[in-house]
Amino acid sequence: MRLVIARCTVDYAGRLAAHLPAATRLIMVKADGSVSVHSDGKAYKPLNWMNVPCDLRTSPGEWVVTNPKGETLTITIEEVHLDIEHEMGQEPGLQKDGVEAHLQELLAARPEAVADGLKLVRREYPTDIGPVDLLCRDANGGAVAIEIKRRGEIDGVEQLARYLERLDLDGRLRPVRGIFVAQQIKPQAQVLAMARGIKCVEVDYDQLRGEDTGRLTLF
Amino acid sequence: MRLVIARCTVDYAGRLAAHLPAATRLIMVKADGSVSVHSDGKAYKPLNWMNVPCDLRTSPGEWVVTNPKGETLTITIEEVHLDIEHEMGQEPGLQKDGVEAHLQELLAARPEAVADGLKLVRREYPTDIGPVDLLCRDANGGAVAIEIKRRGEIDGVEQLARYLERLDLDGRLRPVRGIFVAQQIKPQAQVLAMARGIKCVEVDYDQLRGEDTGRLTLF
DNA sequence: ACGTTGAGATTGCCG
DNA sequence: CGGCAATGTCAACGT
Repeated sequence: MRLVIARCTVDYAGRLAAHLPAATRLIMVKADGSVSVHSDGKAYKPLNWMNVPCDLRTSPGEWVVTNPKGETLTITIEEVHLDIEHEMGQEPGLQKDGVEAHLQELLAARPEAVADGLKLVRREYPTDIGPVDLLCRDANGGAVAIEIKRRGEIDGVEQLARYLERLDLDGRLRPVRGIFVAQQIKPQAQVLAMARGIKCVEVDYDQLRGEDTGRLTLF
Repeated sequence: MRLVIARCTVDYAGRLAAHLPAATRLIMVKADGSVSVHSDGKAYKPLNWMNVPCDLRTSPGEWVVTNPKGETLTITIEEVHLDIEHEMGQEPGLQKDGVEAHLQELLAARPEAVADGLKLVRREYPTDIGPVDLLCRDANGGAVAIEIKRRGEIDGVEQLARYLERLDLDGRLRPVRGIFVAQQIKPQAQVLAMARGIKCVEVDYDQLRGEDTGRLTLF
């Protein structure tokens, strides 16, 4: 990784046009070739950047980064305050726990946590516009489509409504009920769900994980 | 700005839980107090971070960053390879050109670029579920609602459809036609728009800006 | 390669 | 402060 602190101006031309007047900034060049320009605020996003794949050509006063899409990032360097290079070695990678996929796993194992009597038919049940998170049958044998989100917002309700439209075309499933499940569901999403005839259920991830005694592995 | 290169492990506990095994990484502490941990890849996003507002407490082998929401970022430092501090001074800020707001300005000034005979009634015409980008009248006096996106996707069509539903409740406007305008409209969005009776129009930003001879200021 | 979806999305705006 | 929409969203995954 190369770190340069320099007084510079920056111009980006690509999906939009952007310009940075002269000031002192950090320029970071990573081993993968990506370049980013940071100010001393606006954490954590750089002011300008170019992602891999890209090509960096440096001359004394000007760095030009181009990518195959024809976008360019031009850094005009007026004065260099620091210029160091450091080997970072291998990155073992980030381990995560608690994302939507885990919530889906837990609910697939215990659909009765959403509503009494539910039995799982299939996870990621396919429709021609994408897969429904869970397809279940209720105690009466009725089909139930479940969309799971970490946070329930209006888009998620629309998404489930589209799936329901499609599933209802299948005579073996019709009529299909919809349940929108999330750790937290925003009021607007609840209102829209109500209007679409979709039930809302809020679940607690930590509680679910606790009840799922089979897999208590957190790292 | 403080830059530290060190062999470290990192743990984040908050909206999810995440862990980074020991490796050499860059730790960036900005003047606003934000902290980010970068590897030598994965441009340009840090592996872990904590945004302002947050509080950083450093002891020789362990840095703990907390925020008011109760999230914590713990950096355990095994070996320091570099530790520098540098004053960056004032950041003048980023100037952008070519975002959706500009496209809306240009089309508000020349609605006939969308369809012949259109006259603007109002930009950001309010409905009870949010403002429509442009409300126009066509040559026959019929109301036309226009939703503008930089890139036209399925969500934008749904959004316009919701607005049309609302506008059609207003006797002074009914019936309201919908036009979905973007620089590029994805095929799926076109199909959905067709099904909803919404017309699609693709426009060219550079051409629009060129024809708008009044404001040729690009920086 | 393309499309879809999730993300600790972030960020800015407006109520 | 909360809801909403844009973002050069990015990045992962499935077809």
